[in-house]
Amino acid sequence: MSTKTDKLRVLKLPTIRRLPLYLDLLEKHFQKGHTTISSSHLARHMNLEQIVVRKDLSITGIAGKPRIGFDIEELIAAVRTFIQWDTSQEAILVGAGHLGSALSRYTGFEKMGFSIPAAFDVDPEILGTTIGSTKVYPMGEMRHMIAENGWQIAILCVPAKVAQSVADQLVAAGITAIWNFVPVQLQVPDHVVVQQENLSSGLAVLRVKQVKNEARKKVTTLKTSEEEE
Amino acid sequence: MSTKTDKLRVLKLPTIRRLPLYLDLLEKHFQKGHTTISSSHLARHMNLEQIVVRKDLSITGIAGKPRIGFDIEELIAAVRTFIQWDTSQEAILVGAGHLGSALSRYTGFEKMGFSIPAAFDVDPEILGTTIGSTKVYPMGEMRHMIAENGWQIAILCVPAKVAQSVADQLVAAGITAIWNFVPVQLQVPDHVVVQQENLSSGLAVLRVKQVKNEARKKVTTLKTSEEEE
DNA sequence: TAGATTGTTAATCGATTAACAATC
DNA sequence: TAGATTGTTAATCGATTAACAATC
Repeated sequence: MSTKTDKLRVLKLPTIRRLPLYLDLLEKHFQKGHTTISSSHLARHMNLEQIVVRKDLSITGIAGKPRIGFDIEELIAAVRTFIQWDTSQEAILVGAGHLGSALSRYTGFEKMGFSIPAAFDVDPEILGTTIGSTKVYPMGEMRHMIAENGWQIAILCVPAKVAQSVADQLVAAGITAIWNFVPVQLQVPDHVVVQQENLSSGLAVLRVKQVKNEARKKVTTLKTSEEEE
Repeated sequence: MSTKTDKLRVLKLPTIRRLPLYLDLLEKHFQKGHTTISSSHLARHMNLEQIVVRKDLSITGIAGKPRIGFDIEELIAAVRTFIQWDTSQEAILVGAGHLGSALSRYTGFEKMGFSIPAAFDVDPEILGTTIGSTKVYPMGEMRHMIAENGWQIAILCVPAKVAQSVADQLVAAGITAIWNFVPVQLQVPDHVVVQQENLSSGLAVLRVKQVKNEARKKVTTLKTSEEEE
């Protein structure tokens, strides 16, 4: 009803997903010595239309200059602020198996203001070890360590069967954001947000795109009769 | 212009992304001994509205029965056909670092009709080793092995700096679908499809959701004056 | 100045949601 | 039969695209 709550409702997910990709290009361009960049330049390198870029960037509130484009430094700062990468955050990893440990070793998180100081697992083999800069603790210590350190974000990489019960423990311990790599739809209370990552969705899209593209090729190259059916 | 090409244009990405998630629930439900399932049941377990489920499932062409729902086996078969999981496909892994090897070890690919018989890398340390059931070969052998085996799909997990040049090699060797985990926008010819996975996009969405949710909580609990601005 | 590029307003498109008749 | 659930048609909503005036 109010303008305030209305603003909160609108998330513009597609734009938010693209912002980190712009950021990456902006930083590369800045490192090459440029200080400004146009929306058409960004569009070209991201296979987008320039109007998409202009609309996306307008969300940051930064104004460009006609004939010149946007100030790169200004834009970088605004994008980073918008997606919260200007404030560093600690996240915990829950489940330090193959995928989990690959994620904790990912070096890209650093520039996203994201670090993973602790991981929790049940496997006695890996307890006490260190993955990159992440130390592995037993699940039993998870609850009090979350409370003590005030951690808000958890990366979930446990087996599917235990995902919901682990999520319940995380919520009970005070976690308010779960980045979920387990293909299970978590049930969480309103004050907790979940970002679901699904490998299977990506693969389904890839396959469907592939067959559609093959079909398209056939149609355009063979120019078969277009009136059948 | 023609009905045929029109059909090809429409991809319904959001629906396709959800289909594997339905499939998972359908299989679980079937294993529990059920033979039918209603759209409201699926909706409840996926945190969706039942109308979304009905619309999504209609893409498969399977008709449900009023009062009863859908035949699970029939629906499973139709979904699997739609997303091409009924025909088994071999994909190659290019770049067998932490993320790449975690992916090749992922056991879920099997039921997606997806296997990864070969990986290619430059690291002499891992050449000749086996990750799960994936054997690691030198990059130099990639081209002729792709041609010999007729592989169509590649999973790209190489360092960002070489991603484009490796993609060029893949395309030259005959690959028509690239599942790209490298945060680089690949330039590929029309006959090649790319499915881009971006960790950074997911993290941006998680963070923005989190702050929006905190703001929402404040608004609803404190009931501050709604007319400011 | 002329022209490239911006920001804004309107139009289109696709996805979601609502309404409701059909049917087992 | 009554009622739950489906499939379809229409309405709404949000995102993309187009058009164009503003400006450096």
